[in-house]
Amino acid sequence: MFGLIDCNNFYASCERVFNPSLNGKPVVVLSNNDGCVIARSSEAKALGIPMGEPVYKLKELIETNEVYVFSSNYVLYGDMSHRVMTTIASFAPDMEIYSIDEAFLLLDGFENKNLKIYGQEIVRTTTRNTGIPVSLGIAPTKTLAKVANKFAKKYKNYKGVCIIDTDEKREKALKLTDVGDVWGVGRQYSKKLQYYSIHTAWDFTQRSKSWVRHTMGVVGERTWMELRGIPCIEMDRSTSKKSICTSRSFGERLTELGPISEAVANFAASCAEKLRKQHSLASVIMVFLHTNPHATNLPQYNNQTVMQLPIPTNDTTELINYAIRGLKAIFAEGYRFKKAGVIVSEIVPERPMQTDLFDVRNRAKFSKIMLVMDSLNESYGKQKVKIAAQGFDRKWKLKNEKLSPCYSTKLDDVLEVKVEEKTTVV
DNA sequence: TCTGGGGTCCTAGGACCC
DNA sequence: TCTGGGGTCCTAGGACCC
Repeated sequence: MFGLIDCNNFYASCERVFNPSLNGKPVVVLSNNDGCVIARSSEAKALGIPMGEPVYKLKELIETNEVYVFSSNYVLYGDMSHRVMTTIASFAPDMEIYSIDEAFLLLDGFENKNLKIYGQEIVRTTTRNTGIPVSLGIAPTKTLAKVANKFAKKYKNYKGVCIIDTDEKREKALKLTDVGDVWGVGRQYSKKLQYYSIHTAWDFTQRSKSWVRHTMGVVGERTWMELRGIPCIEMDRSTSKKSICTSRSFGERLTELGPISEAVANFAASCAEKLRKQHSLASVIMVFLHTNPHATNLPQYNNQTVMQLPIPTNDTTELINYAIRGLKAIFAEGYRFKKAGVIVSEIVPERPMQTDLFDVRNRAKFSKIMLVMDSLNESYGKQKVKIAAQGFDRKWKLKNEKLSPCYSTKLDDVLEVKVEEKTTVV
């Protein structure tokens, strides 16, 4: 059996843990740059605030209903996620962290246990230890566990746990589930399926395998099998990413190369750091830059460039170098730029590493520098040591006017977010 | 004025090989 | 009327997830 455990209204719940006066009040959390609503407490949902709605469209609703609004605070959410995952890990022999607020559990070897009782214990303990409410769905496949999880969330008397372990329960659950709510069925397929009079997950399972294969490809076929109780999607045990992206919308529109270079240098530095954290190297780097696609009255520009690195690397100085070179190649005058980003890909493990006989770079030396830089930043706070190209102006910086304190982590992290002071140049 | 960020997998078509 | 058969690799685009 698979379990899917999922935190309820995760970001909103995180804001509440250290600020209990928010309990019972409508709370929303905004995307970077204070753009859209990306998390809502149940009270906020009840007010009809939709997911993904730009916050400026909700101004009136927020004021009249005294909705508490927060900028997203990923330092806090990341730390809370870690606490939740650590708690859950002790309950099952195998776990896959699926997202910041979700994990699959492999519940094999529990045949003699009452899974319902055990599940309730997992839910109770996690909520008690972390302050974050969670729900658990249990079923023979991952897709059905997702379905079960929705019911666990929806009905109070389940006490946070729903199990689909018989064909009767499966049929009943699928008949109550919109096909568009199935894991793996998005907007496009949902529309298509409605056209063929398939409205519920159950309707979908009643079509023939070959029809599903033909209309939705091999991915759809897997979903179909999983809904019928045949596991096709295994636990994913891979630990390292195949591509890593750092990108941001700028707090204000940028027209000059200078500040955009600074931003791109920071994005490249962040990619390098993420690579080192997972002990890998990237062989390809891409830089992209674009104007605001919503501003249809302004001239649009959208470009990217991809560079093959001669030797895979996770060296900040080297990646910044390429990133800036790439940016210069695609930068154009006369536009108001809104967003840029760096993506590294074709990622390989740090060792064994393929070297080049004619490589002129002293890789051993730079890798030592990176090690020292990482450990200094680990002890004294983010970006205490950085590359000069990353700059100090931060004209590109995010808007986050409603940031909560980083309650659960070092004071330094708070300072890092609020005031950028005392930085050492390498 | 104001609209996020970070991922994965699959497929079709083109270019090329023998 | 009727122009082979079997591959690989790469890319762009489309679908999905949180």
